[in-house]
Amino acid sequence: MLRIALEQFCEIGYVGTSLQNIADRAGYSKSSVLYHFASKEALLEAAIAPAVDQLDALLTHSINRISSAELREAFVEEFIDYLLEFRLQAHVIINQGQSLAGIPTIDRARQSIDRLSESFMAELPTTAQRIRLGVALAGAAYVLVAVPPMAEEVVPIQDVRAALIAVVSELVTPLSLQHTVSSTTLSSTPSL
Amino acid sequence: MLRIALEQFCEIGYVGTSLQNIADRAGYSKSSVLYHFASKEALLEAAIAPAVDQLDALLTHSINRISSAELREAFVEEFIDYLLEFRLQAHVIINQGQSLAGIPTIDRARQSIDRLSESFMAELPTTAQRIRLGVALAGAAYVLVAVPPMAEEVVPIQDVRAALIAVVSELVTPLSLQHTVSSTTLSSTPSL
DNA sequence: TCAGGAGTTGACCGAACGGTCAGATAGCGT
DNA sequence: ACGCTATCTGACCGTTCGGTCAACTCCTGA
Repeated sequence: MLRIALEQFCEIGYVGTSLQNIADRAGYSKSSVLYHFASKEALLEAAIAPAVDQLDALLTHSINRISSAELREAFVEEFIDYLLEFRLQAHVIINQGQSLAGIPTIDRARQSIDRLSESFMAELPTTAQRIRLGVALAGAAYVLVAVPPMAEEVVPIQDVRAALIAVVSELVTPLSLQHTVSSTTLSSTPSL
Repeated sequence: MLRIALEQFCEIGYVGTSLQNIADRAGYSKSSVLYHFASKEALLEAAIAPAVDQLDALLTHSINRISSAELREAFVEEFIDYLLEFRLQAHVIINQGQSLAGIPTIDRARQSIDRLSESFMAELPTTAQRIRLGVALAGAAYVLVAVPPMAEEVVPIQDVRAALIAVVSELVTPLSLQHTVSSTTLSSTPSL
């Protein structure tokens, strides 16, 4: 049922998905849905909470990991694997997080992302470097998030994983951390 | 008024934006909005139609342009400039296009994107190459689309433009078109 | 001066929304 | 056989949605 709700939230958006819609797809009545989950918002939170927990854990022990090239490599791999595992939840957070501000779990997710971004931005002084990292992470996230859920057979997931790790690593690895000309400071992140 | 509607559609989504909401922000009444635009859907179409027209034009004379390195370079630059000019419209199409299927102008936009993708996919046989292109284009699009509209001063747009063109070119340029091992054919694109 | 069109508005409508509630059903331990 | 609890449901409620409509206010050309 959480799975069905999550799929609907992805396909037609949280606001666009009605409880009746979810109930129909699940084979229950709207009242039954509200029996298991106190409200529509609680249903969303239950659906994405595990993904946010894991995101928080991933980012917490990944901060400052871009300082070293090897650590960066490991982080990229974990990041890609995270996206592969929580594609649907990431879809909701990335594409609808902005309009879903106010929902606690969503805010938690955005705080985690902001924390990561600030950690990165502090080490990447130039706009060019920041854009580079932004394109790498956002590109990987969006490519994975936009993949139709049924395309898993026609394109082997392992191929996609390997290709993503390769291209993101290529973008992230040569990021030098020298403190060159930094004309401005970026308060909010442009990526993810 | 179209600008206000477009901003609302971006911030809280098309379904989440009510005509009353737009009317309030514009300083008119809901009835006045519906006097100028036959329906909420017509308002959305009027807001994004110019962007879709230009997208269609851009892609039409850009197809097969990745065959040559120089043409690819020019395409990248035009693509980035297009995103810079139609950030809000691209935001709606990219983030909400899936749930807005059925609206003619949205469908037109998605058809254009599909046409471009198929053209690219036909020339890029391996998954790795396709992912590479997907990360480049989707990453650039998402970074631009997610930039807060007020950050224009703190980070000079020209810097962002130059950095984006650089990183996307770096990803797209070395794409070789040799017909190597192609185990599968991808029907739908994973990017954009 | 006045006829008429453009622009604006509040009142109103049916539909759909999220959510509540009392009751029906079924399974369980005793 | 009996209650108890968990699960499920239809009827219902208040609100908000997109959209219609008649009326009002201007402005303009004859």
